Amino acid sequence: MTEKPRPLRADAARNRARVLQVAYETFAEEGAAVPIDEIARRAGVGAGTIYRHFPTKESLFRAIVADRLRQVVERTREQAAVDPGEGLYAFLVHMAEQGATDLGLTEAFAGIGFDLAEALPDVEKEFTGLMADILAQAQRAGTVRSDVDVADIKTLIVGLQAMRRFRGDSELMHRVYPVIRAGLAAPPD
Amino acid sequence: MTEKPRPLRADAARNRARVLQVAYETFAEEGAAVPIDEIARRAGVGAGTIYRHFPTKESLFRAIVADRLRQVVERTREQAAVDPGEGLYAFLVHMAEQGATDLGLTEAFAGIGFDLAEALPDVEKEFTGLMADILAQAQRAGTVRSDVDVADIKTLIVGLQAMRRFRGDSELMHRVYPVIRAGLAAPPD
DNA sequence: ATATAAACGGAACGATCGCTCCGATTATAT
DNA sequence: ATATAATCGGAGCGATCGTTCCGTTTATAT
Repeated sequence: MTEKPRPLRADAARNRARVLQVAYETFAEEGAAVPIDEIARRAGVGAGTIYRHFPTKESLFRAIVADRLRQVVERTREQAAVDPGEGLYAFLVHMAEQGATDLGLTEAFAGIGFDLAEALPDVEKEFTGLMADILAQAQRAGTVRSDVDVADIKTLIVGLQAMRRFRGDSELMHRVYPVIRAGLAAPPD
Repeated sequence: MTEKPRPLRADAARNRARVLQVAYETFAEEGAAVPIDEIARRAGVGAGTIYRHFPTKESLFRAIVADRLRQVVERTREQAAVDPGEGLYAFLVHMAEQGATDLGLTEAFAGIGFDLAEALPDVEKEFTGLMADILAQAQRAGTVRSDVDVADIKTLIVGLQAMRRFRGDSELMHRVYPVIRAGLAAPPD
């Protein structure tokens, strides 16, 4: 059933990898609205070359976001294994800092012009599962109140990323994080 | 020194008022990126008529934001006078709910394509003064921890509006508000 | 009622952007 | 070395949007 895709020509494979790398950096810096021509220019290829590998701009963005989220999952699982009680807080801070370093990811997570659950259902499920796991872990460790669920965590991340991107430098955010932390650690009403 | 501006013709005054009203609603619904032609269509005028009263789209947006922020200041001062300890929390919830009802204001406050302090320095100062007053009031009443300042409050508002707009329905946000509240009420570390 | 000038609407201009197309180039098999 | 086909770059198409322009309409003063 599966067609065997004949291997890419050497120059095509090189260009594809270069486009992915440059798109990764460019979407992070400029967000999903950056023109394809800008990515092409930075990669030193023509726009046609990008469209030969990715049929639409959205499909390129999707590939980048999927890769990025899988990196976060891996990193977070490692950290959470080391310190169960702190895993969720470290994850929240890490996601918040993405607001400063990766605008594309921040937009994707907020759902700005991009429906994560619709475009990448598998990745979204994996990511939601991760959050459920480290939240439950923190609640078992007693560092997070029991009446908080995964939807609350997703919502907080959207807020934290917006704060980091649109208002807060690193110093200011490190005064905000303890407030969020105290709120999450407080006993239920 | 001041030139006396001769009064507008009756139809011009009517159109100007109608454009303002429609722009108010349209920016709230669609955000600052809505095409001018859409506002013109809804107002039943030509694009030229809008540009006769407001030299650029940005100047129209600025007029709307200024008006909107002054309304919030007035409303908040009244509320804060009634209940000093709750004034800040009521203000935060009100601003958060703007995330759902007024996209234009949310964008302006986050600084998305619009620098509030640069475009409307007087309004921005008034608004910052308001926040300083009700924060100090709450801290005096003992409902907010002492190590929080106005910059933190501005940052929290950006985050809360993003949460409300991009993730949270009203029910979910009413589970998030108590977390923020608990974080702000907690004693300093 | 008429003259005057203010105001009107919407066509059109120039810039931007996603995407397609095609003549020129280049990797690869022989 | 040559033939073949994959790949390339970038000009160009069509759509969108801010803004301007101008022939027509309309309010107002007389």
